[in-house]
Amino acid sequence: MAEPFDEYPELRLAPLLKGLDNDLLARIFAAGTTETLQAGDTLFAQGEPAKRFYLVVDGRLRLSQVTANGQQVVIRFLTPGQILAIVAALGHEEYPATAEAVEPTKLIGWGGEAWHALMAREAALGVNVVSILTTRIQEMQDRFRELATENVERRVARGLLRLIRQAGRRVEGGVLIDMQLTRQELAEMTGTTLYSVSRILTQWETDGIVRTDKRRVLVRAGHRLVAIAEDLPEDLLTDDR
Amino acid sequence: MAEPFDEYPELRLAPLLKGLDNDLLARIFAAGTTETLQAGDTLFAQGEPAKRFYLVVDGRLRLSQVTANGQQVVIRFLTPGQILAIVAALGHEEYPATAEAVEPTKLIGWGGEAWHALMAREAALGVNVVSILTTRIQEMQDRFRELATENVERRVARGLLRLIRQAGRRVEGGVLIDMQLTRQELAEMTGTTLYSVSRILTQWETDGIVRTDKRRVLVRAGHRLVAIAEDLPEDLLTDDR
DNA sequence: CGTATTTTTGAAGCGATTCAATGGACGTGG
DNA sequence: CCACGTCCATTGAATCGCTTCAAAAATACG
Repeated sequence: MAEPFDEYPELRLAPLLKGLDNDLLARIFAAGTTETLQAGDTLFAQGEPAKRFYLVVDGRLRLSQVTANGQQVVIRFLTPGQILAIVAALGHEEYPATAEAVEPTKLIGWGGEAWHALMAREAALGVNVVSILTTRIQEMQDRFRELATENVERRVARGLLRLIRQAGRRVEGGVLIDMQLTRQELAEMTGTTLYSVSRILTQWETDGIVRTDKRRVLVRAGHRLVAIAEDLPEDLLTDDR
Repeated sequence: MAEPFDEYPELRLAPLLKGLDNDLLARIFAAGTTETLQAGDTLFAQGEPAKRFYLVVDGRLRLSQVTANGQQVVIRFLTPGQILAIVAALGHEEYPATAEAVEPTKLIGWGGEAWHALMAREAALGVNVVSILTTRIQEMQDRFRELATENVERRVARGLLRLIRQAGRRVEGGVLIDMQLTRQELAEMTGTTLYSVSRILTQWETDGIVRTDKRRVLVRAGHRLVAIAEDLPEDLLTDDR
């Protein structure tokens, strides 16, 4: 496989690859293959044998779980530089979730055993993976706590703030969350219904906090979202914007 | 530090240490120190700088988070062979949760940098940690999905089933969950209130599914708990017990 | 044995869901 | 370019599961 840094130099900073020397990087890339997905394609589905491990190079994927009775839950979105399906490197298991591309997406994939062998030889790689997984556990713990203790409006506010971190782009008039998101998906991220999300967003729109257009959300007053998420009194924030 | 396997031979099977050779094990133990806690003692508190990483040798700890307004959420219980605070090995962060002993507890602790150095030299150790964290992420994802999609009774059923796996002991008349648990704690594990837990447990008690005594829960009909957790019709299970 | 903590239970209230119906946006094909 | 079907969003009304509050009962503990 050709070195992908020429085309995607930011990849060198991915948490997975950070700090690795060139020799190791070359061997890592030699062991992997690139894969390409169209928007809507499924990379792997929940329940399939977990064969391959991936690094996102470009694009975006949605990782979700379905319940026994068909309800969906969005676990997270995956953006360039992030990894998925580490479970494949740990032997004979099934993918615990489904990964679908939400836009044209490029990945590097490794066979589970191949990646396991790399980690078993190169301690630096394992440390990087440990670091990534630790961050992810913390994030899941936070979301768990939110879901257990906070009301819907607050959870949606937090959901949007998280999306800003992952896919926020400064534009005139605010920060654009640069991905198509239905009310249904927002609901699946925050553990509520599409109806509640709709009501909340229309309220926020009349309050001037957000503007939505073509399934894209423009956050006009992030500080007010923070105020809602943290339950701060609005007026504490009006002067420091 | 003396080899702790004499006193706790099962420790050799801990996911953290599994498959490691004796030489490495010796070095690992040489770098750590044992620590002892009484029931109720705090090992570390949320927000403190994350200095040390731990392996539970004996006893039990509760890992919990508090929200800004003081509500508690129980993230998980930690039993012998499990690790906690891997975040300490990844530099300059704070403990994201509080760990308290719920019974007399023995641990091995390592300085964060020391453990980082071990992982950076010994790839097998990193692989073990990756495996542990992967399992834990899956568990948190499952709990997140449950909280987002399932009703309170089902969540409490799942909570008890999880506790059975961690601290279940076969006794005559069923499986005893061998730890003191208030209604409040069960509520904090499952994202509900102590009142709802109380109502559900009394109902289950009249149904003959559980018996509670001195804050201990005896599960008399685990298959019926499974039926509730999975929403199976009861009568499918009556003949296969 | 008395005080503190935990548990139970009823009643009221509410936040969020559910259901149903309407309206709008978008893309395709006639 | 309009018609049509599909998908998504909005909104009102009804309902409900769960929480909240309050008070009493039970249990733990020094």
